[in-house]
Amino acid sequence: MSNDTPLPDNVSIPSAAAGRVGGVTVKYVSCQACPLRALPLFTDHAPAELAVIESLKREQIVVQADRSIIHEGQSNAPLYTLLSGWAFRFKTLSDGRRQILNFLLAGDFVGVQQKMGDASPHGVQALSDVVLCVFQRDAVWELHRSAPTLGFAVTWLTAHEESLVDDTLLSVGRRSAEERIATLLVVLFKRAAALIPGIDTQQLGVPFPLTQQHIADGLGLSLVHTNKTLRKLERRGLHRIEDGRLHLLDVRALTRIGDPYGDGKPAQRPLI
Amino acid sequence: MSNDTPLPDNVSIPSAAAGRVGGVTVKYVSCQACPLRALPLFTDHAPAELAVIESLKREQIVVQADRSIIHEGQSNAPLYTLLSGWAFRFKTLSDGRRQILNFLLAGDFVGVQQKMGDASPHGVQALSDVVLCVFQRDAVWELHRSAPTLGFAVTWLTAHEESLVDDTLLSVGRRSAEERIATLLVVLFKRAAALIPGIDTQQLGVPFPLTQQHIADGLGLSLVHTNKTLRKLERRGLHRIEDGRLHLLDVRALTRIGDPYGDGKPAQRPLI
DNA sequence: CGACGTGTTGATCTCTCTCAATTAGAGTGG
DNA sequence: CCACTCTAATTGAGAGAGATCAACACGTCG
Repeated sequence: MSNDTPLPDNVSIPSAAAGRVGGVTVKYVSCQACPLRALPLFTDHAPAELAVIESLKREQIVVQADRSIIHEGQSNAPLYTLLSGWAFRFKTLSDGRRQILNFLLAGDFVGVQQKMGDASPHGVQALSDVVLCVFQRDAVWELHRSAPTLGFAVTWLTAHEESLVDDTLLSVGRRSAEERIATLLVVLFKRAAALIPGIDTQQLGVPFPLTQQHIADGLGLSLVHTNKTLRKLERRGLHRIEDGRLHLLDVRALTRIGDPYGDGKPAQRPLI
Repeated sequence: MSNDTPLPDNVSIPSAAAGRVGGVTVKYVSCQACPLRALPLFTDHAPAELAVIESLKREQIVVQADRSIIHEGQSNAPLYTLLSGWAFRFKTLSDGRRQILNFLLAGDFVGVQQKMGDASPHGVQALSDVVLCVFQRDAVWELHRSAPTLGFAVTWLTAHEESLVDDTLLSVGRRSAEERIATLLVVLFKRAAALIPGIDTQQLGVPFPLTQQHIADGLGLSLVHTNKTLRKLERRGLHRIEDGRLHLLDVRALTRIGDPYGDGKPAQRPLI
């Protein structure tokens, strides 16, 4: 499973440090040279701003697939940024029922929700091998203090992540199993595709390190029902998951299933 | 329904403006004199910071119960702060299915999620009569620019609101109807109680302007099943809803129903 | 080679939804 | 003051989407 998001060339795992909890330190990449900067998704920052970020960055670590990045209830967890790979945030009830809150892809923050000093209200786990940039714990505050533009960006990113959770809540609360799965596939496909501009997703699909259990936990479904619904969509020729890659064969149809009548626009209802 | 959160004394509705869309302008209250400042919930801000907030504040408006504050898809909605009353954020599917994302109480932001210029990804509606402070649209940015401490506070508040949605998602995805309702009652009770320090909630309960339809839409349940479950809990003597007020008669039991084995602590599972 | 993780499928079972009908209170108009 | 209407709450009955239980296939790995 850990080979669907190959580690970047600039990362090496020092075998001596292999046993370390929470990940392995890897070759440092300056924020200037950050591969994410090239993506259209990311706004370009002034050199001065990059310097601020750089000054707050401590190191880079690798966490292997399926290992924990932040434990539920952990206090004083550092602030991370996801440089490559997939992860997810989750919460569990005491009897083990788990809900995945959202999936994290390259560029996402890990751990902003946490008030420094507090216990993390959710866990974070790696889905594939993952490279994280580690920032000092008060980085969010320092960012605000020394670069308002970046502080604003953090606020906006946080708000944006919330709106992803909002979307999932809409799905889990009001969509049928088939609709939920169709929606999730489309959303994850688009997010993943945006990170690898230029490749022919039609032919190659996108990396997809989730197991069916992850899909189930992300959508509030049972594993069995997730499997059956997934197969149904697959047999209809809408998608294919193979070798850790997701291929969407009929995005239009999947989108329509996700929101039958509306093309993504909200309902036209009498405005009170 | 609109009498459960009586308007503060300092608010008057000019009858001349009664027809205005989106609310009625009311007597201005300076941020210095803001009644919310007295609450233990809110950290005290320096006079200089208050001045910044004050300078961004435009007016105050009243929106009546059940009226829309921000329409789904509305663009250029202003930034509000909820001064008193209850509201909720929601999303709807094109066929009308509605999911309430979270409930808003005094002190909450309304509309930070929205990137200025963009369409609002969710609607906001008043549950009771509501008083809102209206801020200029770029207030979030101005706050960051001129008062980093406040900018940081906004980030934190946004993150905090997300964690409320996280909690709901856990409920909707993984809890039974009974567990969901028990959890919601406890959470809303506590939030409401924190806003009226000193009163004997044991005797008086807290204001509770939700209809059963709101509870259903907030928990991903049908109206009928919500009613039946609510009655079941009520018959067991755990709570009472009467005259727009919620009384919790057995918080302990309700909490236990919400998370059977854990007292709010996350599960003790083998840490991978 | 056996243990394990993941995916698959069939057979029940049940929680929750949908449909229907009734009650109670608030507001309106004659 | 009394029909009439509307909304919110309630309750029963039947249907169904999705959960649970069980078994099996397949590939990887120590």
